[in-house]
Amino acid sequence: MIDLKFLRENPDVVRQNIKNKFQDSKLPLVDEVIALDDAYRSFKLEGDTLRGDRNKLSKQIGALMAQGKKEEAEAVKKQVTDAAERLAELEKLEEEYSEKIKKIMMTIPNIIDPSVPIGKDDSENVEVQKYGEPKVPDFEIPYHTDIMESLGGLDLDSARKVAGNGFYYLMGDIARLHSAIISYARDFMIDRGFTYCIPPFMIRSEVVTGVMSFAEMDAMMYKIEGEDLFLIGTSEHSMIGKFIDTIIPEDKLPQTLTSYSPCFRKEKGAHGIEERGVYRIHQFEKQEMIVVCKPEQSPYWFDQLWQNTVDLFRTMDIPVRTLECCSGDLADLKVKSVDVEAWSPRQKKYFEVGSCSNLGDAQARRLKIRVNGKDGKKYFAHTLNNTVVAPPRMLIAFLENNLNEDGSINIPKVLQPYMGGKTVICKK
RNA sequence: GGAGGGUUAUCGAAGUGGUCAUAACGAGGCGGUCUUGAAAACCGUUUGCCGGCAACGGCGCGUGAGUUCGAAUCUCACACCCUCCGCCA
Repeated sequence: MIDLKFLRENPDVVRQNIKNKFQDSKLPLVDEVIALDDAYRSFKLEGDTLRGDRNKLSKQIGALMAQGKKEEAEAVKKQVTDAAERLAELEKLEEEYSEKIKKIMMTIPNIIDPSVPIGKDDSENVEVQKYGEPKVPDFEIPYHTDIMESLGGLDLDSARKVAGNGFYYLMGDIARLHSAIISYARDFMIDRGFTYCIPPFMIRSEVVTGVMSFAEMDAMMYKIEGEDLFLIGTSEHSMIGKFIDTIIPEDKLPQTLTSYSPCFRKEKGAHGIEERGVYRIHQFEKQEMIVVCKPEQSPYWFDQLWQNTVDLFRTMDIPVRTLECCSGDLADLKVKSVDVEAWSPRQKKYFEVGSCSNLGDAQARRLKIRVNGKDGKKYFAHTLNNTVVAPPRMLIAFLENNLNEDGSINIPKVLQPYMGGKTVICKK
């Protein structure tokens, strides 16, 4: 959500930004919202004046009543009542117009960073850098579910029976490996100065509508029947929700948090859960990181965040690359975003394991996350988020990259303490 | 789940229909006087949002609705906190 004042003063910048994102159908919204805003302000001015008059007259009535001048008071009362109808009308208009304005402003994309490559869709995303050697062994790598099953670590049949498609039982060493990765990732982030946090796994509708559109909500969020609660799709939502409608003293910034949570997603729409196995599922676990900082520091933190994920994967010897999201593929709230992708020696390509985003002040404006500056001036914070690791999916990369020809899996040194000293997981 | 009490500014807290958001009183913060310096004392100052170049005006006393010429104050719903009872890992 961009600043309405900015739009009013720089409509051409906003229009060019919309063009850069290949959303030309939204171009008329700029003039539309300017006209609505103009009308809104005139309604507000007239309404404010009437409310001001009413306040004055009401005081007079009070004074007259106190003096016992009942008839005069009644005459003034009539004046107020006469204006009431117009005022009610104006109040309705004010509400109606500010709603319309807000609705449009939510759909006008955030101004993208000048460094974002211009492109229509995900096919035009740009590889930034590779880390590690993407190797393809000379033996065949099975599908990840086959690897897991051969190690006695996955039971999809039972999961389907108990919960349906899109759920899994992880078993034995694979389940332990999953937990080991989460624990290791948690400690990795704590070592880098982040504060560990376990947030609520359910959030109120008020928070949900603050962080996503109705369409997104419908496609992702599970609602608890009979309660005003939704299961989180990512802990980003409950983490950022921590700061909704707060004014943070400048010296308390940056807030750097890393959170653990299960995540629940309906995955309704575009992809569904057609990918077999544990790639796209209704329930998974994730270690996340978020930062709330001063505006001038968000580019620095953006680089820190994706670098953390890259470093984490490299300590487990998984080759990764960073892929810069092009303008057309960038979500409307984001200023800039890079995906971290892990190497799949089976598919001989990289696939997404995390996504790092700088939202500028757009999310903060929407959620009223402000900073109290040293000079007493208030301004909106910048917010960023990134996946540390989401194990069921990253396990695919992990297993494929650490698989030996005999079907066993090497445990990287960094994970061994979390696996009771095990160096290898052997076939059953 | 049931009963009772509560939610006011940075904090504590008064305010039960108009001169109480110009929010008593106390504390804290900031500026000053005094002091070699500090403390104490004294004086001043100290909320957010919206509109406006400004003057100024409007809104905000947990949230939302309602009654009223006028609501922190009355009514209703909801949220949260405290105490007790019940249930429970």
